[in-house]
Amino acid sequence: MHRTLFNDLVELCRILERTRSRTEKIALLVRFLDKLGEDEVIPAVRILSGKLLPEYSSRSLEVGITLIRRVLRTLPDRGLILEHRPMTILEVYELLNRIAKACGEGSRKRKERLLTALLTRLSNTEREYVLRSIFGEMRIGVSTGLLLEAIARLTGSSIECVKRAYMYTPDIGELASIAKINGIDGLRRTTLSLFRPIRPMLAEICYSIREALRELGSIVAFEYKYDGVRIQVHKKNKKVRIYTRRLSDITEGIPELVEIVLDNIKCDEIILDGELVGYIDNKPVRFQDLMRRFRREKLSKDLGSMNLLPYFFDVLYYNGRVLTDISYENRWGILEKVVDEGILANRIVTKDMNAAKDFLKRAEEEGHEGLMAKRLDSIYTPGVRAKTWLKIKKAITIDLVIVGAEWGHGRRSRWLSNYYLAVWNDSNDEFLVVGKTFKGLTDEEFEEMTKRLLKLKVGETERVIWVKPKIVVEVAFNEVQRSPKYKSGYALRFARITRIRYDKSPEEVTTLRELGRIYEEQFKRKARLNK
DNA sequence: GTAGAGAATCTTC
DNA sequence: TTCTGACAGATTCGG
DNA sequence: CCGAATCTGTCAGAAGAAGATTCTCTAC
Repeated sequence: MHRTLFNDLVELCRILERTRSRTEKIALLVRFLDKLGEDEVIPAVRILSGKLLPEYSSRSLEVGITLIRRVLRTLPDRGLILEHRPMTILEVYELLNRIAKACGEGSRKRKERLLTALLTRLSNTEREYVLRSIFGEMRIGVSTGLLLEAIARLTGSSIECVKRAYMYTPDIGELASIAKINGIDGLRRTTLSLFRPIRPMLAEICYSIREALRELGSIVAFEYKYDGVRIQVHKKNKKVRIYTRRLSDITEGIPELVEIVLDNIKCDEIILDGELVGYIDNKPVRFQDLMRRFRREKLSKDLGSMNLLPYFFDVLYYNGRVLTDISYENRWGILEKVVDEGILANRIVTKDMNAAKDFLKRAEEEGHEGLMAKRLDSIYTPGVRAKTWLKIKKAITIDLVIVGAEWGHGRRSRWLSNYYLAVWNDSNDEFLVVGKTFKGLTDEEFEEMTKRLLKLKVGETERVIWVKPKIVVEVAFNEVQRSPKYKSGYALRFARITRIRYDKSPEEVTTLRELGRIYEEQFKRKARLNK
């Protein structure tokens, strides 16, 4: 059997990193995949894509930045190594797997030793790419999209065929392997089956009802967008399994949900897509609190009163039939018949803007995130962010001042691109950080912001340039969270800069008190936990 | 030897 | 989770 | 009518927050 050197893979990565053209990257990938031995495809593709373990795997590497730093410090100088036999892809992959397998007492040490053993046998360049792969960030401009194209070219099949196959294959390495060994037929044979979770379909963001109606056609389905955790439920008679968005099985942690499914769904075989929400006293809990309850092994007292409730909004499989290719409207028809109303997502179908607006208002008043808008004739595309599903959720904006910044990485390494945002604490005459953001500015603005910030520099700790609070920005966010980390006690969820406020001075930014008020206001709609 | 604190990592959004 | 930018193909514009 | 300019879809990559679990370390 053909054995490819790990260094060949690293060379490919280096070339890919330098290559800008996508078509050329694909050609390079095809040539490489073509030369690999059949048993090398999974390891090579997993390393190349920075996804060393498939999503559904219950194992994880548990190698982070700290461990790597420690290993790198103690690594013997490359010049002293006696063994020069280069490693093959399979050998590298095997060692990585052994690192992932280590668990229990002393496992951190074992992982460290194994990683040291691996890196010791690699050249400096090889080390770099192994580490990138461990981190899951290859930064070679190749991810699933281009790999799928490459697989299509490799087998001579259409990109649609490969994408379809990928929807039902949880791991791109396995897909490449199927393509390599079984060709087009193998790809065509992949399909949805019970207790093999698939990646859920994703939605694009949209800013208004008007936009949604314009994008999706004259008549549109609007569903409540619940603020919870995405779940995929597989049921066959009395057997029920529940999976997350990243395909891990969380059935054991939420037995009450299994009961709900068995009690409220009347059919033999089904796969459902939905959202799991926490309730206390008929009010939904904040996401932060749901996390405390969600797949937790032992419950503390205050969480005992939290009910978990699923809302299903799609059906992908029903009594032996795969439904992903039939229309949303037809799928809903089946869903409606099989699933009790109480655990069905709240929905209307309308072409009337005002009806939709009222519906959005109701969703928000009931403490939910917003609405989903869906095209009636759309098919279900697993793992794909489709423009046939749009999410509409409200954002709040406030003005904050930048008090610190960090240098970026990769294409942003020349800029201060990550900003500490602060409110004004009027009772103590100080600025207090309420979170960081790196989102919202254009390259040009980063360039300018970097210059302005450097002029305001007042100090520097390890990674942060602290600046005089002068620059005010308008920041959008979705929720105020309680923060154990920041002195202010608050943190913003999904903060992003929407505008640089040249016209505002730091004295005019939002105060701690005002932010506190926004925080409190959330409890008009959301349940409060004693914490 | 063990309890509890702390660090590191992972997972959800 | 959100956001911006690059590439590639499709479409429109100007002479 | 043809090449250039502009638009559009898709992909990649930049990083945020909290909370739970697991392992390690420290104090007794």
